[in-house]
Amino acid sequence: MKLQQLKYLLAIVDNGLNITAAAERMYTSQPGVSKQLKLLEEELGMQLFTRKGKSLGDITVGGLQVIDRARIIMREVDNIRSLASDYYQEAEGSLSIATTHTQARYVLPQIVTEFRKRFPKVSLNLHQGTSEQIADMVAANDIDFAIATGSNDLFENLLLVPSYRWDRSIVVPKGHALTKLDRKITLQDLAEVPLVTYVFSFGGESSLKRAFADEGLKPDVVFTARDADVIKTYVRMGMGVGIVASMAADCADKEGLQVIDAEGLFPRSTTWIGYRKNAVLRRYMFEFLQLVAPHVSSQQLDDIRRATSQEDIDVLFDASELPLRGGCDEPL
Amino acid sequence: MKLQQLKYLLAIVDNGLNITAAAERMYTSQPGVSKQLKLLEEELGMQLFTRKGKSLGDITVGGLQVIDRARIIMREVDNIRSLASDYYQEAEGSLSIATTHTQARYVLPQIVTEFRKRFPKVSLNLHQGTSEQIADMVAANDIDFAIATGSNDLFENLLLVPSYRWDRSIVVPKGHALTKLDRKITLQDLAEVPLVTYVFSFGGESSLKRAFADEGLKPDVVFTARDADVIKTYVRMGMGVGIVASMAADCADKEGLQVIDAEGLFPRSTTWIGYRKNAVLRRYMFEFLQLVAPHVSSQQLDDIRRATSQEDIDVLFDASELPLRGGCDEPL
DNA sequence: CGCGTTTACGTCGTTCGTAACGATA
DNA sequence: TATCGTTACGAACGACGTAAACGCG
Repeated sequence: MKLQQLKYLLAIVDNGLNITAAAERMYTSQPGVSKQLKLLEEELGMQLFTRKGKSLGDITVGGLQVIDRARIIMREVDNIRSLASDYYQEAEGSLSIATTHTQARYVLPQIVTEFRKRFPKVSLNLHQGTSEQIADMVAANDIDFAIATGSNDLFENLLLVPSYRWDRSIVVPKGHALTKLDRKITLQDLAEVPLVTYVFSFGGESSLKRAFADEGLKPDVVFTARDADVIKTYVRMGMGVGIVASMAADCADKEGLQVIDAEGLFPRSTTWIGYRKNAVLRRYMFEFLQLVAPHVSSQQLDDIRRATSQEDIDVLFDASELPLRGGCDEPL
Repeated sequence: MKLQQLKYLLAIVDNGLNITAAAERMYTSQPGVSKQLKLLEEELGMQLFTRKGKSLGDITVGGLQVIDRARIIMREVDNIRSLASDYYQEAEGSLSIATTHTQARYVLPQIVTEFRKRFPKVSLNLHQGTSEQIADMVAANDIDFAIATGSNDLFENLLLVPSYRWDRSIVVPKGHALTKLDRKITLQDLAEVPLVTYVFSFGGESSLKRAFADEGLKPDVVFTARDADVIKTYVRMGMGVGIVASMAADCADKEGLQVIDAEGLFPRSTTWIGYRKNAVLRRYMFEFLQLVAPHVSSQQLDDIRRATSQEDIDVLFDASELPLRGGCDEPL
C-alpha cells in the first residue's frame, strides 16, 4: 500500500469515479492512475469499485470503508506537512476562508488588513456563499476556516468557536415616518410597514420570523436579498423598511439612509469561526482566529488547540461575555 | 512522504532511537532506514531527532507531533488491511489476547474451545500478566483484546465492554472449622483467621481490604499470590483460609478443599473485554467478543461496532443485567 | 465512432543491500 | 576498538508516460 495509491483512490472518488478526470486533477497520466488502483485492489484482495464493462460502476460496501480510512490517512499526512511548514516557514502559506457576505464585507476587512500586516507572505483566499454553500466548501475540503452565523447543525464536522454577537438594525430612507416616533420602535410598528430583509436560510434568519410570530404578528416581507448592500439599495428606492445586521447598518447614514436601533426586538445572533476537527492549524491560522474572536485569551487558545470535540470548546465560553459588534468599519 | 518512511520513523522511536535495532526489526538494512529518515526530515524541512554526534539524541518537540500523526496513519493502514482481509479471508488471521491468570485458566478455556471450533484457521496468542503488564502490552500495540477486572483507569485508550460479574468464594481445607458454622459466614469470622488471597494490584483487589475496613475490621493476610492455583495450594497446606474468585474456587472440591459461599460479603467484580479505540475488528474478533460477553445482542454488537468513546458503550449495558459467573469449567 | 479503461513497453528515478568510511565513548 | 550512523555504488524494482488495443453505448 502506498500513499499515492490512497491519494489516487480519493481522487477517483472525488471525481465521480472517472479515472481520466482524476488523473488530470493529479497532473499525471490516466493509465498510471488506473494501474495504481488495480494494484491497490490486488494487494487488498478486494474490489473497491464495481465495474460496468470497463468503466467504474459504483463504490463497493468494502470500498466505502477503505475510502473513509484513506481520508483519515490523507488528512493526517496533510497535518504532518502543516506541522512541518510551521517549523521552517512560519509566516508563509495560504489561508482559505469561506464566509457570508455580511462578514466578508463588513467585518473581515479590518481583520484581513491587520492579518496581512503580520503575515504579508500568507496568501488569502476568500470564498463567499450561503451557509449551505459554505458547508459544501468545507466538505470539499479546501477550506481552513468557515465563518458564519447560526445553522450549527450544518457544520457538525467543524469545531466552532463563538466569536461575537450582533443585533439587527432597522434602516429607512432619511426622514421616514418611523424616525419620528417619540418612543422606542416595536415589532408592531414593523409589522405595519413593508419589510426588506435577508433571505430566510435554513438555520439562521427564521429567528426573525419567529420574533414576529411570538407576538402574534405577521411581517409583510416584500423583498429579500442575500446581502445588505442590495437590501439598502432597495430601501433607498423606497421599497420598504430594511432589517439588516447592525454591522452593515451603521454605514447607512453615508448613503442617504437613517438607522433605527432595534436592540431587544430580535434575538441576538452569534457568529462563529469554525475549522475542521482533527486539522492541525498553522500558527498564523491561530492568529487569524484570534483576530476574529479577540476575546479568546491565550489560555483559551491553548485549550482550543487541544480540543477534539465541540463540548471541549463550548465549556470555554459564556455567551454573555462575547463581544458585541456594531458599527461598520469600526474596530472592536 | 512515503508510508515506509513513517513506518521506519516509528520503528526507530519504538526501538529507543536506535536505527540499527529498528532496521533489524523491519528486516531491512540499516543504511536504508537511515537514509529514509534523512529523506523524510529533508522533505519536511525539520529535524525529528536531535543528534549527539552521529547518534540520535532525543525526539524534538516537532518530532513528537509528527510521530503522533504517523501513529494514526499506520493505525489506519492496519485498519484498511484488516477490512480487506475480512473480505477475502474471513476465517483466517490471528488473535492476540492479553489477560490475567484467572481468566486464562478458568474462563477462557471453554471460550477458546468454542472459538477454535468456529475458526480453526485463526491462530491464537494468549499473553498473561498483571493489569499493569496488560496495559503495557496494549500500549506496545500488538494486542487485539485485553480481558481484565477493574482498574479501568489503566486502560483509557481502550473501549471496554463489560462481560460478566463474579463473586469471591472462600476456600478451606476439608473439615475446617468455618465449614461447621450453623449460620452464614461473616467478615468478622474471616478477620479472625489467617487469610491467603490475591496480591493487591492497583485498581482491583483493594476492594477486599475496603470491605473489611468498612466494618472496622483488619484482615490478617498472611500470604498473597497472583494466581488462584497457588493460593489453593497454600490453603491445602494449612497456611490459612483462601479468598479467590468463584470461578477458581468451585473446582476446589476435587482437590481436598471445601468451598464456602461468600456471596454478599465482598463487592461484586466486573470483568470486561477491551480493544483499542479506532481499531477495526475483524469478523472473527467480534465473534470472540460475543463469546466472552454472551449477553451482548446482535443489536448491541452493532452499536459497539459504531462506538467511538467509552460512553457510547456504557449506555448499552446495565450492570445488574450482566451474567454472573460461578463454577469452574461450567459453561454459561 | 467517441469515450473511457486496460495492456504493452521503454525510460527514468528510487530503493535496497553490500561495502567502505566516520565519529563517538 | 566496539558501536552506531552516514556515504558510495551497482543491481533490481517500480512508477510514469506514450502508444495502441479493447469494450461499451
